[in-house]
Amino acid sequence: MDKKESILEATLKLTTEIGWVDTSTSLIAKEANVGMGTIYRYFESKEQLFYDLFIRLKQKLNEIVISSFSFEKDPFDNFENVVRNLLLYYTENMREFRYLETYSDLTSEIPERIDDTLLPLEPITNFLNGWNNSFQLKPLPIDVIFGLIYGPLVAIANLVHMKKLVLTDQIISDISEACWDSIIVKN
Amino acid sequence: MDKKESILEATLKLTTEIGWVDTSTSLIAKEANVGMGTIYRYFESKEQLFYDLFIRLKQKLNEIVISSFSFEKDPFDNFENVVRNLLLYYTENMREFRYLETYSDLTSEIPERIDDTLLPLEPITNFLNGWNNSFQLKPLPIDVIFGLIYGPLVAIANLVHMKKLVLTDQIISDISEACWDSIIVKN
DNA sequence: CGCAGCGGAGTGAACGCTCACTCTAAGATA
DNA sequence: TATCTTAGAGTGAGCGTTCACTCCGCTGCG
Repeated sequence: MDKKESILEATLKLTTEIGWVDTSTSLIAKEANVGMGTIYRYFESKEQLFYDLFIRLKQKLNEIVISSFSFEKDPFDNFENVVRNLLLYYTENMREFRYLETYSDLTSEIPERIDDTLLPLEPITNFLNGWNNSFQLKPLPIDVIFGLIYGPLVAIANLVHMKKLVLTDQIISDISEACWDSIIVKN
Repeated sequence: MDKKESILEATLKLTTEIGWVDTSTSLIAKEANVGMGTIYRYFESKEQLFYDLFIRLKQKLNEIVISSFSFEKDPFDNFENVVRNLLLYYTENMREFRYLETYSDLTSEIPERIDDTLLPLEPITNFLNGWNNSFQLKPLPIDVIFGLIYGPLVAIANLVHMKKLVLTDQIISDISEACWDSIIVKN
């Protein structure tokens, strides 16, 4: 296996399993079956390693969201599909989810937090604007609309990770519908 | 000013402003205008100090939620009042909010995460069950219902902290209504 | 043999925490 | 009232440890 990949994988595993504070470079090296020095062949510093992993995971997430859209379907079906893909990704990739959620709290370089949001807003915004004929969005700032969707997803993913909820098709549908109800004007 | 209070205040300030990693005991002492050793008069260890602060902030939050309920009013008004108080607390006390949100990610003692949720579930559950005559809750697990309320609140609070949203009475009402719509069956 | 890739002992800096000491103020004595 | 005694809060230099990072010798392929 690629040494660089091993290091990234080990970092993801350790930070999410034993916590940021206890994840030292020597532990990462041991977990990756790699010498300490090898880490510094591939990464400038520990900080840069953490950052590189963050960027990589974020890009992977973006791809999932973007590929979930298909404008040929019914708006709600399409919405449900995005919610489903995100929920499944978050629940089936707990470590990736946790890393993304907690990375920005590590070294909070205020006031500019790492990035406004983990998800790519444009495709979602385009979706919400592009279907204006078939449903009516509540007159709220787009960021609020987005928060009403993303917030519950994070909360639900945490529930699953804490084993307080098992995701079924029914539950996913219900959650999609709940989010939909919160942002759409009902006739 | 009470030395113990100074230490807790300095810890809250530093962890949220310069990040967990860079917050050392000597920095806390300097920020609190206190000798290094004084910290260890009041707290067993650095870890215990962080934990004590977490518990204290959590209790404060619980009191706010509990005191927001008054069962004499209209169910939606009551719901809106809780949402309003929580949003205002979270936005007006950014450091408290950030500390509570990120503490559990510090040293993730899996599998038992610090606590299931930041908020006291009982009063909310009681509220949701107690008004069954005047509105119909969607048939979802109570944890999911809770996530549908709490998730958006966290997302909105983050928006305000990033200065991407200014809370007005109107926005708060709209958000309350959105959350309400997501969990209540409309006739 | 030569050299690119790698490992891990070594290094200085920074950390959490201790402990011998200072200082303050309340109580005791006269 | 003036002075002495003393308890204990407060202090910060220093200790041992751990950390991120370096550097040099080893390995194995061409």
